[in-house]
Amino acid sequence: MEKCRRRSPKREAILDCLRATDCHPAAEWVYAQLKQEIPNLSLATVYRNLAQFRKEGVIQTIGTVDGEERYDGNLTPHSHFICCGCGKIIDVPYQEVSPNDACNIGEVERCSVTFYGRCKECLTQAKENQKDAV
Amino acid sequence: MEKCRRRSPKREAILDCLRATDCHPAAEWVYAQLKQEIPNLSLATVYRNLAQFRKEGVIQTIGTVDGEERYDGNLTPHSHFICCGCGKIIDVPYQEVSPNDACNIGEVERCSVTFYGRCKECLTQAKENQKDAV
DNA sequence: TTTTCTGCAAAAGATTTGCACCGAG
DNA sequence: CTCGGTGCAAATCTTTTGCAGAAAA
Repeated sequence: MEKCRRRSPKREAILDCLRATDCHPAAEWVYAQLKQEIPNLSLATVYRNLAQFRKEGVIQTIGTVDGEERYDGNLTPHSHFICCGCGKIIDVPYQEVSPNDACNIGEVERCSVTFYGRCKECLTQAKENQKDAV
Repeated sequence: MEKCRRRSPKREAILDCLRATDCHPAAEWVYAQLKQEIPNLSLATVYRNLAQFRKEGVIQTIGTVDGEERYDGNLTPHSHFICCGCGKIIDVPYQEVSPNDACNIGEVERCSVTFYGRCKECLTQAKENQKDAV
């Protein structure tokens, strides 16, 4: 009863774009990148395909940063560092977390470890600003 | 240079409401609860105060579930289980994660561990539906 | 009186959807 | 020819904001 998927250059471009970057972009970013090569691309198409990829488990979402959902084409086990200053998302080596604690609650399918803080660039910039202020 | 805070019954009600529940609600839920006792409460006020509490570090946000930001008045170290079926968020005992892996990236302020899966209720219901289908 | 808080309505912004047409198979 | 894919524009929906009046201090 499922629809069968047809090949679509645009869909492939979207997936390739996501896999080729490690910046964990929002839909808008993917759109902006591809718009250059594919001028008649529509933002709705990007959203539709990202949603579909996620449903298929081909990509994952990291969460919402500054109101925008961020996507990740890398399914290798890894964690993320999210900078509260600039919204940058950086990969962090995976750290084992056992789902034992959650087993009596239901069926754990996935576990995500996320660090929040300030990236080096934002820390440096904060210092600069401090100097300027004095 | 910061504004000083005045006492406001509505603000206190919002914080009390959040602290009194363990359902990790969205702004809309808090509003619906309080609207009963405080008929002239405005949704904007709920949003404004939740945002302020978060900025002050009095409450925390867990993330976006089904397009709604979810809030948590419990600042005790703990993790969360998010059910992809019904969107329920359940507390899970804290599991230590060292931020070492992220230290060369910036300054880690906070770390969150989140489990995703299906809660017991949703698993049971899935089985029911399966039976019905046969 | 002065400054903060709030209701209301409008605005903003991200994501989704309806629909007609295009295109793969 | 048949359906899936897409562009476009409108619709949705959550969250934010401008403003005038209400409420603290």
